[in-house]
Amino acid sequence: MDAAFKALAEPRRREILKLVWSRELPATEIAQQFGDVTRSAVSQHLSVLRESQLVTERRDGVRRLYRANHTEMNRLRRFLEEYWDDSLERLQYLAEAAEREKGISNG
Amino acid sequence: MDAAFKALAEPRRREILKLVWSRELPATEIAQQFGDVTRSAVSQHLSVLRESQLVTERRDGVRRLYRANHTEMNRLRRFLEEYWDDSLERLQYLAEAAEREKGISNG
DNA sequence: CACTTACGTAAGTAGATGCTAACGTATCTA
DNA sequence: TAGATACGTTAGCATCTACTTACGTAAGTG
Repeated sequence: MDAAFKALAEPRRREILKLVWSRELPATEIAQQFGDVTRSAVSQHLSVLRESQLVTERRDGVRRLYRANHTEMNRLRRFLEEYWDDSLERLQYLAEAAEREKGISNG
Repeated sequence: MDAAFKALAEPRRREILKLVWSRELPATEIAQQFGDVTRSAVSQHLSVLRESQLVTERRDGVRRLYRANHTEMNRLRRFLEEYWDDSLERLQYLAEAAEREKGISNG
């Protein structure tokens, strides 16, 4: 959990995470998206993301395919929600959430 | 937004944030909660939290009272939600959310 | 005025972090 | 086997960060 926060604190890692959010990508292709950084740096970022469980790795021959771990991101979301759960201010949050919910879902 | 992430990456600052989540506290009292750190260090943490808008400050004579800024925390929560909004995986998230919702609210 | 209280700020330091360049290592192909 | 490909890892460096100590300052008290 602590690791996940630190991992997300770095903007570059958040960008990487977005790249592999809804699709699997090999490391090289991820690195190619950034013009101002080497493949090595991206590889190290991927290590951090992997160790903090924010991405998963799958081998495919020579390549390594990365993908965001939505479960872990959910855990992070829930952690933030705990701040509300721990206090009465939760009521205020629920009111705001209801406001936002109006135009989003019906079930 | 970037500043908020970096601020929360530090465990000590998350602890401070929890202390002032549902009540206003003067800097000295916050520092007293930690036995392994000086008042100066806490003061510097409070600066970071203030600059990232995660806490607000109010003067009261000699003291400075701090309090968590729930609005900013909400912004952070919503930022994480954008990761879902940006992809079709949102459907999966909604399914999970529905599961959790069962025992929580009815409107 | 001097003194205390409650706080921020500056200086200095040990350790973490993000980066590049260079090297090491599987996996595939000929 | 040799060589290319796709990647991780290491060494080294500049910068950032969390901390302590020491100092500066506004607000209250005598």
